[in-house]
Amino acid sequence: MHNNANLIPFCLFLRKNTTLPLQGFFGEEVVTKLTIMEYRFSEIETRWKQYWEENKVYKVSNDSSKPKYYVLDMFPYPSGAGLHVGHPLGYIASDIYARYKRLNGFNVLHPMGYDAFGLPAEQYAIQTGVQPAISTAQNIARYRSQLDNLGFSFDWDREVQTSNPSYYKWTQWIFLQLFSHYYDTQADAARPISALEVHFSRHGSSNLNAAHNDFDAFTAEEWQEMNKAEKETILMNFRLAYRKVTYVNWCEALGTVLANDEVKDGVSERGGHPVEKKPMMQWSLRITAYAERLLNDLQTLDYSDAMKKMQSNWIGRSEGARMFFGVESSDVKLEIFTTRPDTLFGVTFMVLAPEHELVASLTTPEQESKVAEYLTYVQSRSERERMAEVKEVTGEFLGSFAVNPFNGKKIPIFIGEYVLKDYGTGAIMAVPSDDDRDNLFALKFGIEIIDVIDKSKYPGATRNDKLGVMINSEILDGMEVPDAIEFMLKEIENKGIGSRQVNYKLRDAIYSRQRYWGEPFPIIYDKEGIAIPLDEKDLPLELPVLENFQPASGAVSPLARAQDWVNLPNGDKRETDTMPGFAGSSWYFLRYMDPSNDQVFASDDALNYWKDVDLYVGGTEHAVGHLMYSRFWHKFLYDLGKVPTIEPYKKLINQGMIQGVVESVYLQKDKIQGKNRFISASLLKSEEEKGHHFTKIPVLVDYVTDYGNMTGSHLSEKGVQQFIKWRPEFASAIFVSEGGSIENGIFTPNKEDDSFQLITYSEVGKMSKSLYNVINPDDVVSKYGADCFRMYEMFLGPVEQAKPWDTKGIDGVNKFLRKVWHLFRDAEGNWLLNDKPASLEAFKVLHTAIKKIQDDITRFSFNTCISGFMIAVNDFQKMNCHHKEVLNPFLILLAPFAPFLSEELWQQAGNKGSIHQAVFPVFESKYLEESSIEYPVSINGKLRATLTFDANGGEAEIKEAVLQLEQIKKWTEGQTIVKIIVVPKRMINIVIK
RNA sequence: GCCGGAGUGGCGGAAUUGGUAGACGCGCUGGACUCAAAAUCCAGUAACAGCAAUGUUGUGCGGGUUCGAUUCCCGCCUCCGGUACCA
Repeated sequence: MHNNANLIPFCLFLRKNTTLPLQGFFGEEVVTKLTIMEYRFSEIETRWKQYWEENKVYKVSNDSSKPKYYVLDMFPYPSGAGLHVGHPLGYIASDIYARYKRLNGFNVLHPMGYDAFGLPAEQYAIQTGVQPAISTAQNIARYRSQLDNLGFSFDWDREVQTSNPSYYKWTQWIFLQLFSHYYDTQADAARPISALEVHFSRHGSSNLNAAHNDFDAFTAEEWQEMNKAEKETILMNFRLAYRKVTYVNWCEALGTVLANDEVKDGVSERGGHPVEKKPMMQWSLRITAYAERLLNDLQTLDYSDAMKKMQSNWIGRSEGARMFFGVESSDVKLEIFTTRPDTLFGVTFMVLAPEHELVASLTTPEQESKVAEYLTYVQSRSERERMAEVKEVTGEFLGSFAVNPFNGKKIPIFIGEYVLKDYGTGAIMAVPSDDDRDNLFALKFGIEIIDVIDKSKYPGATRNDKLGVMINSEILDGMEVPDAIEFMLKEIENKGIGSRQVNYKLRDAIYSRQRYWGEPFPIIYDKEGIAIPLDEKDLPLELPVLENFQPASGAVSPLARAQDWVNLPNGDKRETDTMPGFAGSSWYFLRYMDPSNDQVFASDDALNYWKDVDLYVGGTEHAVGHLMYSRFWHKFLYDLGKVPTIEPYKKLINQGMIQGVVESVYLQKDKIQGKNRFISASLLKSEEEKGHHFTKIPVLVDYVTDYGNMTGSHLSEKGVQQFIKWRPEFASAIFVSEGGSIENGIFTPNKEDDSFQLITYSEVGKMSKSLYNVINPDDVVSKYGADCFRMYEMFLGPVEQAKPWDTKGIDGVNKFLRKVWHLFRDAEGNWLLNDKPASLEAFKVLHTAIKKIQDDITRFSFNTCISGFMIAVNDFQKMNCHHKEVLNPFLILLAPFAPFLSEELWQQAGNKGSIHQAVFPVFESKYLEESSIEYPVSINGKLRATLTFDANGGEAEIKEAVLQLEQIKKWTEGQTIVKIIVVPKRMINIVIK
């Protein structure tokens, strides 16, 4: 609409018969003059972009006397699709905030980089053979130009890319630190593994305070006699990065293992492929050691309550008892975890996870075949099936009996799918009276149910609530549930059959991926299979270039093919798995502080100056993945004394997703005489009544004409032609609208005057290539300019809120920016700047705006902030006010290319130096002070009048004045005034009877 | 199921501490300028009744507290997000 090519003839036409003399029409001079008059954003933006780059306007120094402020965006994964309009939402918000802080005298670190390792680049390589390094570099270049188009104030000299060896050198380095440390549960900190070796050689495995996997106890003497391999095996159970056979989420389609947060609803988050549980030898990170700190320190953070809740649910702390049940005529002790020791007298059976290691030994000969059958059934089921049929209880009796340690009762032992191998001990005591699942199980297998809690005192309490009075429980009878829990915990410890235990849902993070495009592990295996860390001086261990990216068979990384790389001259072999996506992103914010340091990941000076991220902006989808991992790594680095703060991100804002509008046409599922048939959405109901079924086919929004006021869109005849061109498989389809149908491109109307309008179905959904609703910010920018795009995205609604992209309102913002431009230009396009002091009224408008903009930015409310800006400009325009005082740098926060400003105008207005050194204007309340204030006066809540009172009058004075007023006397005549409520500067209410 | 969040005009949304509900923008209606259109400017725009002044109703539904409730409390409904055999 406003690109230059169209503008010149348009302007000529515009002025043709109005103010210009006819002979000037085609003259050079007139054309030039006319074009100056328009707000030509692309010219302005290009000029500023160049200026910013040449002068490194946004370069930040680590050496400053100013206070620091760190504004961080979650860095993007540079996918082949490029940025869509949803991505910049958070970047725009954080950019406004960063600029605001800069104008307020802070030294602001506001960097950007790329999370460049990951699956899509590798999948692309598998399909096309293009090296991931090359496609990633191309994608990054595209992202960069898209970002540059939007006018962000990033310091690009600090850019990081996680796939760059100079970056992942330090990712590998941190891994080595995790490998060489264990978690001291007494000191509540990570400690060098060497300290543990000293302990072992003195005390063996007794008196240990260390987070660990299961291992067999040993004495100091035994330790000293162990060979290196045996010692390493023991130590592996303590390292914060350790290798172990674990039940992992194996995704066959992706050929790799996935972390818990990468699996959603039983399928992979990327690609939606099925996932199965499989025991595999994997590297893991002992994040569970930090569970308590990750949970407790949430309190110190300025995150939304929802975010904190999500994280604490994911950590899933529960308190209870770990205790042993004996098994009848056997030495086996069955260990269980329960949060309800109060219900011990209601236990009528035990359930083990099917994978539990005691299953075989507890199975009696007569039950053997049945158990085997059940195990086969369990193995045949995918994760997805298991999750889908939650209500269905399955299980099998093992034939053995456990013994209740409190009353000696015989309890049958079952296995069942609903008990999970990797939570608690993988075994439970089942109390059918007070647990829904146990109850279902008991009903299905006809097991006794003993009521142990009388809930009659608590109407509405469910089976799972910890409420009621104990019954049928011998020593506990008559106690309230919480007291009984406490009592039994003590009893269990007294009897020596168990102890208090805190359990977490959080699992250790699986850290191996059988993929190519990730950080190689700095680990070598010797002939005995002992994992040996690389020396720090040998980092980075660079990823070798591969020709073939196909996943290798047998759950091995494609890296195994790089024989030269894998096999070392002395016969040792390198680890061939790579690190997961979250490795590089767990610490990138630290690298920005000192991005090119090759001695340390960041210097102490840099770390001590920047400390932590003051404001972090990003999507909620990272709530339990990235955020948890990076908090964990940060705490670990803190334990090592490498970072000065216990938390990485002080304040977190989650921007909402920008969704797309998905327009679809209804396609009949069953073909009629071999032909596809599309119908208008308006006909859907009647067609369905005829017994037809339909499916939705997304159509390109460009083909869809908006009805304007009405909801819904439609395909015209032309739209159908375009649709067919784009989907040739539907060339011979029939398109049925209310007015008639199209077949083979020919429209047959029902009646003479009927037109063709195929109503589409529109809904809000993801912005995605496959739904043909992706909107590229570049297109919006070339049409309206970056300032307009940025302001419009902010104006759309609260940053935190999800909303569909809709260009309907963008004209309002565009109009506004042109208005601002014209505020400082005369009819000839010359600068318009009044030197005389502005009126008090203008100052009032200005300071109202300053206050509002300041308040709104502080509370991250950019939509209302822009409203305030708009009001001010409208007022200035009405006052015809072009005074220099009005020219304030707060404008460039919201529209950084500031079409209405320029360096020279800024200086003409009497300012020294560059506009980029401007400071945010100081709000002066004196301009808003009133000598008198208008009060709405209500009687019994009903608005009666607006009366003016002295602004300096106190409440008592106003009350007095109200009573003296003739009008009031008239209105309240014959009634008793109960009281007068004066809300200062707001309203007056008189209560009468 | 459980845990969060939200529900306000034709639409996006505002109301910061309980104080004139609907700011700002879109859309729509009318007007000015124009032979005309576009652009721009002005006015109107929650619903209902009325020529109007004005009145009545109104923030998902039902109740409550209060002089006064979009805001606080109790009970429902709907939508969105997270999570799910977690013992």
